[in-house]
Amino acid sequence: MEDKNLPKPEKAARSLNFIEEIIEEDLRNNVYGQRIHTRFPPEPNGYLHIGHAKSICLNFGLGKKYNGKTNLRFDDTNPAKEDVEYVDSIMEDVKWLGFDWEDRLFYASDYFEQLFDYALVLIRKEKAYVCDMSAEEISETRGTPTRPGKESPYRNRSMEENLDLFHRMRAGEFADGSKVLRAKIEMGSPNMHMRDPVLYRIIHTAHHRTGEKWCIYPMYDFAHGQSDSIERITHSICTLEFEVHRPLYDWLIREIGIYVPRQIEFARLNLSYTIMSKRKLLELVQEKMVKGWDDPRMPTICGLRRRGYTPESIRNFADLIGVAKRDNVIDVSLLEFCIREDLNKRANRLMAVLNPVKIILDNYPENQCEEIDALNNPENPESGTRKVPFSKELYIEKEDFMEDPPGKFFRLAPGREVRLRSAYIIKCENFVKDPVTGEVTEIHCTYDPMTRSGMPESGRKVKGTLHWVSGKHAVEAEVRLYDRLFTVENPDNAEEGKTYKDYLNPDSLKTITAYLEPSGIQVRPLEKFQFERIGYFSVDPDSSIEKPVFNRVVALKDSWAKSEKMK
RNA sequence: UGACCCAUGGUGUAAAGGUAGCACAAGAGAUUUUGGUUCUCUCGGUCCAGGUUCGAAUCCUGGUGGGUCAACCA
Repeated sequence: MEDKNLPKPEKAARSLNFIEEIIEEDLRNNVYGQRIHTRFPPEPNGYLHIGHAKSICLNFGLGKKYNGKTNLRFDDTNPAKEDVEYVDSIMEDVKWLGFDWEDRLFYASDYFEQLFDYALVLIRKEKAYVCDMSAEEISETRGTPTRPGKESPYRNRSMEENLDLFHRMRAGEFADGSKVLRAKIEMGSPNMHMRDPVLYRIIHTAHHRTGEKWCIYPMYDFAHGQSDSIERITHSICTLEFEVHRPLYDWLIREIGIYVPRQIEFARLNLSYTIMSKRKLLELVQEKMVKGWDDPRMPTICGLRRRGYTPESIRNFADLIGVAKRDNVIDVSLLEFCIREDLNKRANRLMAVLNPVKIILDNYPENQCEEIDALNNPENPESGTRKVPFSKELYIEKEDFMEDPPGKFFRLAPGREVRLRSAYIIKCENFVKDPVTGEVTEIHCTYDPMTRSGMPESGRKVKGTLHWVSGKHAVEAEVRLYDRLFTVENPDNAEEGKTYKDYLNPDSLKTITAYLEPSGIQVRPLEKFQFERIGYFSVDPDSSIEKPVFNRVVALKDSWAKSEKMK
């Protein structure tokens, strides 16, 4: 009522996502007191990707926004699929993204004993029973979404027998798959998950943390909600596919009689030109279609990191995409926008020529070399300047010269003037062609000594400005150019008879030799640079090669793409 | 032919019954020592049909469309 009297601006400023609406209502109704506690609960069976980043930012963001806490919890209930390698990488990635779980690092496997006791509670209440049917039989008698299931012949075992059997399951008396513990709910439920779901199964496999201690492991449904409850999570935020699990989540917690968290589901992130399924990403790695989980073409956090993405840019991305319940496909151009926006402010510029053609300044003294001052980052005056050597023979980009230019071509052409970035204005006098291939091999120019940057006449306007390197001083370096891994917007949605693998982009990785200005060799790992016009690059931190290796992060509007439009 | 969830510009996301806004993308212009950046502008939307109401993107009913669910995965 009194809300209606709020002034309009304040109303407009609300703009909460639906999860924040729920949280604020719970706060108003004092459902959990004034306490907010969330968690990020990955299964350590793969590397984290940009979709997890959305969840991480959401959960930790909510914790921060409402002055609450956020746990990191490994949902490690299936020893067959999990590994410490993944545990370690997940912790590294969450930290790198800038989030801190402080002393609240947990594992579902920490709760195995407690979970076992909860199962005992259910058995004693005759709400759970040991079932001897095989996986196939259980599947067959579960029915279908439109047809009810049939009750198991073991459903009415006595509580004493169930207790005995369950203890013997734990003791290791039975083979994998021979028995399971099931909840006794309703085989005719329209919700498949309520048709006597499996709670525990037998797996004689060493667990990465508990070793051989256990041979029965709780299923997701029996572990997740209870772990939330044990940690006194207030809002358990998960993705939409768990929506149908919520009645079971609530049922188990109610029947066991423990603290009640609230599960809230949101739509997972989908990115165009990207696959996000852990299973498929694992395939890419195992089948060597990429060089590893941290291949810069991968949508993994570590891949994005190697590609040059900053934590800030990813957090900002998570912010921009919002949170809702409807299925979505975010265009990767938004992600690319986020890193360009961030790097544009912070990345120092270097010049590099990827596809060189030689320029000879006919009126420049043979053995002269000047040290030109160049701005490190025109967007940030505090970034200072660097010295770049300039001499008679230079390289420019092949595509920056045209013998017979179309109308809107601003760059070098016979008789035309352009500025060399941070240096002189030059004029093309003539050029040499290879008589066989017809390719331009040498461009002869004259420079105007009065136009060096900073000189009184340097203000003269010319149509184009080009990046360049001094031929004598340039550093040859192996440069890797990365492009999108897939050629179609939705590789998951393959046409008949095809899979996502049929849409892999064969040109997603190109290795070329490029020419860098010599200061490029002094760069330190992890520093970010922006190469003018060509794109953003970062130094590959894992490079063991002596020459610096650069990764393309995001192409600016490619000059050649523009050239197409000029025609 | 079941249950549950969802439906706002090309893509996302806001608007608590009261002016449909923002971002990305796209297009145009200005600035520019790179055609980048920056700035300005433009384009373009409430799935359909009824109902309630002075007033509906919002509430109700019914359609339509999409998604999820039949692992001893999570």
